[in-house]
Amino acid sequence: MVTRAEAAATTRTALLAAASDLLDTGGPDAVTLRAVAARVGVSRGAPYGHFENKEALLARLAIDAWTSLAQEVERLRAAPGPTPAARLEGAVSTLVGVARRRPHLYALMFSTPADEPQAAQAAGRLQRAFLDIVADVVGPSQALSYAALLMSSAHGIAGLEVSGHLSKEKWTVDGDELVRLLIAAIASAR
Amino acid sequence: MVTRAEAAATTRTALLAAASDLLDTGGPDAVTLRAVAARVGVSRGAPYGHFENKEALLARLAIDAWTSLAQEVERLRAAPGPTPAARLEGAVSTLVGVARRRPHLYALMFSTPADEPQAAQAAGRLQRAFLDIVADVVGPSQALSYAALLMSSAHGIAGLEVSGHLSKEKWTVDGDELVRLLIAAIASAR
DNA sequence: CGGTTTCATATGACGATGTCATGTGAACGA
DNA sequence: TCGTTCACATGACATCGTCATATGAAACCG
Repeated sequence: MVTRAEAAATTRTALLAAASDLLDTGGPDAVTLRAVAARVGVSRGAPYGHFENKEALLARLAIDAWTSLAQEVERLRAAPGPTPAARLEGAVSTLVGVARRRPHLYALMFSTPADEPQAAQAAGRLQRAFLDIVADVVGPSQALSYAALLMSSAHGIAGLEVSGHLSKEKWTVDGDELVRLLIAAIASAR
Repeated sequence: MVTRAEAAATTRTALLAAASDLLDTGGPDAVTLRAVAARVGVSRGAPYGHFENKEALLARLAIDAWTSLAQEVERLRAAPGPTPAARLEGAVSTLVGVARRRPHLYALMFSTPADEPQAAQAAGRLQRAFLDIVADVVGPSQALSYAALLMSSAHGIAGLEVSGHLSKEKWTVDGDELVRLLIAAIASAR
């Protein structure tokens, strides 16, 4: 036997998983409340018992993605990597990697309002973890500005790459090389 | 009296202008074929006489934006600016400026497939103009990779800034300072 | 244990939207 | 002048997000 609360929690989780799946495989247009509900095996009105509306469901997906990414970078910071510069390169690659593996989810992360409290908290957590890694390379005094630069560049590299505007044939370089180039430039600039 | 072709061209232009207007003021959700048609004063089926579907209309908007941006950078290259580095800073700021002034149009530019022939051509034109400006600073041999890095970073700075994830209170820097920081780092790296 | 309440889910309905088939009237070409 | 073409209008349809309402079983309470 299953308690009512357990069943509800299961349904809620299944709804999120179904939405995530549909987003990954079919893009944003495939994420339809009806399709999500159908995949879980509930009716089209059921999601409204767990989320205020479609936007809230997607926001939850984005918040979870932010949190997961923050945790991944935190693990990277704790792991005994080689040199601090190599660890920084790994951290930046992690950011770009999310965009490569799950482009639609990545886009969703940045389409949810940054002032949403939970998303802001998870984003702040990612910022702090990343900041620590950068500080190990450039020192604490310049960490903030260079971290902002690195994060912005990673975001741009990811965006251009995913959108197809950073093709190797046109630019002769790929995203990974740009990451290394940027870190080298920052290191040389002190 | 107006010839039929003239009237059609006028309608087509008006449809694009109305869509652009709705996009700027109300975001992507406000761009409805019905709203576009209503603003022009035609029926809801009329747009299908000028564009294959809604996606094609938006693609045309994006292509025009790419072309316009390419022209702007070309003008910048031709203008007698101060130092090459200052001109480069101006070019990067131009890219970021589009995202600031017309965020929804900017997002649309990168959501249209990069393999669309006309968009690819306009993007290539922008790339060449930008490449020239970068070459004046870092020399022709390294221009390609640094141009790719600068363009990516500009794209990322713009994206983070527009999405609210690059707030000055959280990072103590703004997009313009990041642009200068990046150019300085590149210059120091040679 | 029996009655009542609660709550997750089901169902019907509504407005909005993209899209197409069809109709229409005026400009066009011979 | 008379068909033809073509830009546009209109009606219709499927799909979507959303809500009001119904239902049935779990939860609670005496």
